[in-house]
Amino acid sequence: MEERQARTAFAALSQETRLRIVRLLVQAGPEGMAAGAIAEAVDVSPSNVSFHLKDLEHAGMIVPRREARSIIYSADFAGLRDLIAFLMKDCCAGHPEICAPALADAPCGPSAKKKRAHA
Amino acid sequence: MEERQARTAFAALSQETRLRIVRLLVQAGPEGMAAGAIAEAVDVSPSNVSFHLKDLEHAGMIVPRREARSIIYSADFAGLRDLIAFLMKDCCAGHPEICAPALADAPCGPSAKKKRAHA
DNA sequence: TCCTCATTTCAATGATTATTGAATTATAGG
DNA sequence: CCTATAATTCAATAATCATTGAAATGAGGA
Repeated sequence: MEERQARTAFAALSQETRLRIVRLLVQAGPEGMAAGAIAEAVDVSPSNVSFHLKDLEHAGMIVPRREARSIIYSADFAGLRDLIAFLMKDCCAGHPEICAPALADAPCGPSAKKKRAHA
Repeated sequence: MEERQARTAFAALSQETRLRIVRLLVQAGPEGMAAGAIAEAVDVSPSNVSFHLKDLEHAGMIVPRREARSIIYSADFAGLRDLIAFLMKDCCAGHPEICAPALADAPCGPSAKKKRAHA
């Protein structure tokens, strides 16, 4: 991943509505959600959600597919992984054992949030 | 981590100079770098690097410590982990096995970028 | 074909944010 | 105590971005 694309992705995630959309779709999984349902879920106007969906798509965070009259969006898990990898690349000058303990149980999972209880 | 703080963090990472600073410090490891050295490395004015360092500190991405006349900044690895965890929380509605393969070897490491060669 | 629904595009407005250079604070050494 | 160095603060300017409502597109069903 290039720096430019990573910045676009982080900028996309820095906006309230867009971050909510991405988390909504991360939690929804590969099944995804229709644009209209997303608009309702995050409570913004159709035109506004469309604006943000385009931005997220351009940033490589979500992918669209057509299904009947609706357009279904789902999280781009490969894009998310690439973004995280870019941020952490060459961590600790090639000695990941230094920061690995701090990152170990970060990604994914129901309660990834407070996993380091016993550590 | 709260949504508000996550947005602040992503906004911090979305700016060219700040993203370079964070990656510089991620690669530098716990040792960190002095503000002046960072300014030189990313080629911006002292006042401007100070502005961005404050923003990154406020976003929980870096931490400062004083050492003689200099202020040494290093990456906040716990903060980075929390941010990633927030983004991926409750992935696939509690079924991380769905997206885990896509995220498996993302974090950390010398070539985290293209690690899934053999899978 | 005609009509309807879902989504997108467009132009205008208001609000944030980065950058610059000068002035200021704070630390350490002579 | 005085000087030099390191970093930060401040005010002003320029640039970027989100939001709104109306109009347009495009796919499907009657």
